[in-house]
Amino acid sequence: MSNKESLNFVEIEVEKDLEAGTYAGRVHTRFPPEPNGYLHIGHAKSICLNFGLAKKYGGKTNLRFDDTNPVTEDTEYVDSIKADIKWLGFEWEGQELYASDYFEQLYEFAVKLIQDGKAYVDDSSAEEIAKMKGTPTQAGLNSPFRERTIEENLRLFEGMKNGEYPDGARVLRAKYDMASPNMLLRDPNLYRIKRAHHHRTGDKWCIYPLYDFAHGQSDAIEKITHSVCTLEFKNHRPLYDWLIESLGIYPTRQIEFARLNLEYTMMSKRKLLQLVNDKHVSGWDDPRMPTISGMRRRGYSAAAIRNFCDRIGIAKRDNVIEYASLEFSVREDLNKVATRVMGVLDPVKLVITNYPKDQVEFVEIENNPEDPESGVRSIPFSGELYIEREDFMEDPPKKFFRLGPERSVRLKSGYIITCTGFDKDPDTDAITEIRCTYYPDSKSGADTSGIKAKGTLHWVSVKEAVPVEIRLYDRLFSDPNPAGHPDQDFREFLNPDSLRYIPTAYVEPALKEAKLGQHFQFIRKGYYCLDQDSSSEKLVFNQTVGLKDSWAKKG
RNA sequence: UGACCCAUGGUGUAAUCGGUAACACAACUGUUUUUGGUGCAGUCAUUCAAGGUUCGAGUCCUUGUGGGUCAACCA
Repeated sequence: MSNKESLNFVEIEVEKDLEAGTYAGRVHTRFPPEPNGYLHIGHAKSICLNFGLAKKYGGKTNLRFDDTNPVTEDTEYVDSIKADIKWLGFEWEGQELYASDYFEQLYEFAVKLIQDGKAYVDDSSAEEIAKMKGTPTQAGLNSPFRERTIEENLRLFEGMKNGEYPDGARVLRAKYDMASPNMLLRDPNLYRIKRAHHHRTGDKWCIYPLYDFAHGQSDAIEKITHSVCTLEFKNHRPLYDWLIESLGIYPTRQIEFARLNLEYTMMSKRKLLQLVNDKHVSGWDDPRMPTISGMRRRGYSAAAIRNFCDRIGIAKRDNVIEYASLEFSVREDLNKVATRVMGVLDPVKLVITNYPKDQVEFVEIENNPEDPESGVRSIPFSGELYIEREDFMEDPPKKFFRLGPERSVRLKSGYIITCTGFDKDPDTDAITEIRCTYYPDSKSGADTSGIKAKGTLHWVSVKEAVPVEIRLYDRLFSDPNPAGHPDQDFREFLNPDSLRYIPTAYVEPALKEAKLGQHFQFIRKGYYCLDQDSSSEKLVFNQTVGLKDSWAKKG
């Protein structure tokens, strides 16, 4: 194979346009969210594509809110969307734009369409219109209002704008073809009467354009060259192109790609909103949500998400991405940037019987072995430590490299120890304390003992240990496709164990200085980050993702 | 029973004028390692089916099969 980088099909189409000089060598894309929910990982794919295209071909990307349905839209969503895009590392061209900025222009476009005999006002009810639509195999029926004069249509449409008719009384429709085999072309609705307070235009308008008469027109107004959207809009394209031609506006090209589907979750904003409203999650930014804000809170980095979007590619076939692919991207990035720290999630006390009583020494630990620039840090070591309960077995199998009676391990950055005994709670059989001796000449970095220890354990000095709360997350749904069962509500597949609390775990003192947005690796356990629920009295850490664990897999 | 789109390993994406299936993830080996992490090396597909065109087909044609989208005054 050549060393030429392979292009996705959208890039191929863009390059064709570039070569043909279709848009005078320009590439201007747009990301057009509706402000009716928070952005999710599927949007991230679209953001990376649209902004990536512009970046690659020296173009620009507009951020345009597709705010034509006032009843579901809100400024809270506008703010979160802007924040999420910035956090992902993208910059849109100039100020953010709004389809609602074009309401006046859109109205004029509609008038022109009517004047050209290409649109009419229909007095039928929504039900009647639906009935006259026909079915996929059966042509629709012309509306009795279809042949109104241009003058009457003009007068009626103006009346709609002026609030002379109640909501739903009339609608503006394209005069296209009620017999079209493409259902979307059977005289689609263009404008509806809806008295609702708009988050930006307030009560100025009582008619609002529908998607088909707002999106493409906004693209044209902004002289967008390539309007990249998901596959479900493919069937709209003939209408998109027809309106451009009819209106004589900028000929933006619509290109459709397959949306992202991720195992064990779903991307429907409507369904995600239900989870929020029903309090199945703590909010749009719950760390279990597939939202950008949820993933950020969970500890996923922007680079990880970008790399993920890069890795999954762009194509036209339906796809379901494995969760492992996302988690790989997260681990890959965090491995490079996360500071290694000591944290014991399920503590059991380890007493080093030959260590000087009450002595505390500071041992050095690398901040990140993957990053030579990251330096070292000192952590307190003493004769009383917490280690992980699962790192000790009373009667371990041969392949268990951790602690057991008579067995030796290295305490990471400290000394090699040999287990000499342990205590058990007679009632519960639980280990209450482990005893060991250490080898003073085995100190990390200055080991002259000659002793070989197969395993290395993480630990925290009891006296200096900081108690923290840990939140462990699992997939939100137990079914790979929770929204894919026509006879069952997606909430039936909610995983009851998706959130687990560890009320008291112990971490090294340096973590008292942890800041929101920092990434840590709790050595041998996983990646963690401080949660916004933390207070000065209680620190809360989220597990971003566990480390790969080939031992747990075998066991 | 309509229109449109799609079909390459367990998953995702490549193969750009038809030239002999590549990359990543997952899985499994082995190796390195003061994280059972990381790194490194290796194993794992004749491209939905059947015909056709061609010296040669994942790529072109035909017919099937399977999947998706469309009948919101949502986007």
